[in-house]
Amino acid sequence: MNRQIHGRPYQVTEQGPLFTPCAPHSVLARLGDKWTILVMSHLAIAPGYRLRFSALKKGIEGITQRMLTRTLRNLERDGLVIRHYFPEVPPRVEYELSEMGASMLPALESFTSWIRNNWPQIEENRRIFNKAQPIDSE
Amino acid sequence: MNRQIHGRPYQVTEQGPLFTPCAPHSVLARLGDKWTILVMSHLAIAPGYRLRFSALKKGIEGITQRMLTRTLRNLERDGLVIRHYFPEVPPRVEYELSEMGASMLPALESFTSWIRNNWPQIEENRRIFNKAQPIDSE
DNA sequence: CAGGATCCCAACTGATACTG
DNA sequence: CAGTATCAGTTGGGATCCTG
Repeated sequence: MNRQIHGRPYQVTEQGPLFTPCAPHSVLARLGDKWTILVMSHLAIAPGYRLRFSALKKGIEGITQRMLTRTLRNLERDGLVIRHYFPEVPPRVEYELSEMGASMLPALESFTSWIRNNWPQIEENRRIFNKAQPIDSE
Repeated sequence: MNRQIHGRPYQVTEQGPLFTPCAPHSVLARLGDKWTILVMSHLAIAPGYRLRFSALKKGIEGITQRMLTRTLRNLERDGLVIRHYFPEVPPRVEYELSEMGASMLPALESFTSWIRNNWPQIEENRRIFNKAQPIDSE
């Protein structure tokens, strides 16, 4: 019998439910990488959900040209961001949240809202855990 | 001036908003790793949000003992999962979603719901993108 | 049964230099 | 300006073997 939770199908077997790796992970893995959420957030508050490359680079502290390019390529590849190239001299490139990218914002906000509310406790838990287990401290 | 989006504070400067890396990433990074969502999902549908180590291992296809242990330690460290150790022979260990862990489920579900709805389009976008740019295909 | 210790490889990330 | 190319360091993940 096939059921789903968290967008993840699982088989109900005699030994219990059996999960197999699937779609949601490959999206969460993208959002979980170092810069993606920062880029998404920055576009989310931009007029028209749109910014040029240099504006993103200036607005995100510590990101390198290479990592910004890679992050944007990944988002473009998934169709969350649209790349607008203007063949001028010097060149100008703007990045815009796609309709699908913008449609993710409410769900993302509800989730990050949970994180915001629970972050102090998580931080405290980590501190306590690290004190008890001085190995593997971050 | 300080504002927030997606749980992420940013400075409104004369050159525009400036984001700095912070809390939400370290939570999303955890959920984005290879096995965490699978473990959370499995506990979410278990009676009492509780399962023993061997049950988790059997239910998650392909996970190794080492990675299951590491994933559970990380969740325990954040306080999302509680470890119950029974000093029997042979030993028995059960893992249970904490109150905070369970409180995450609705938000997580709303987000994975978005993924579920949009996954077909994302998959299609990746396929098209890879055809246009045969390099860097996954 | 649950997990610790080791070794190894692949992927992510960063720094730097170069280019249309 | 907006990239690409290259190299190096670090981390994630898997395979295997060992133990209370």
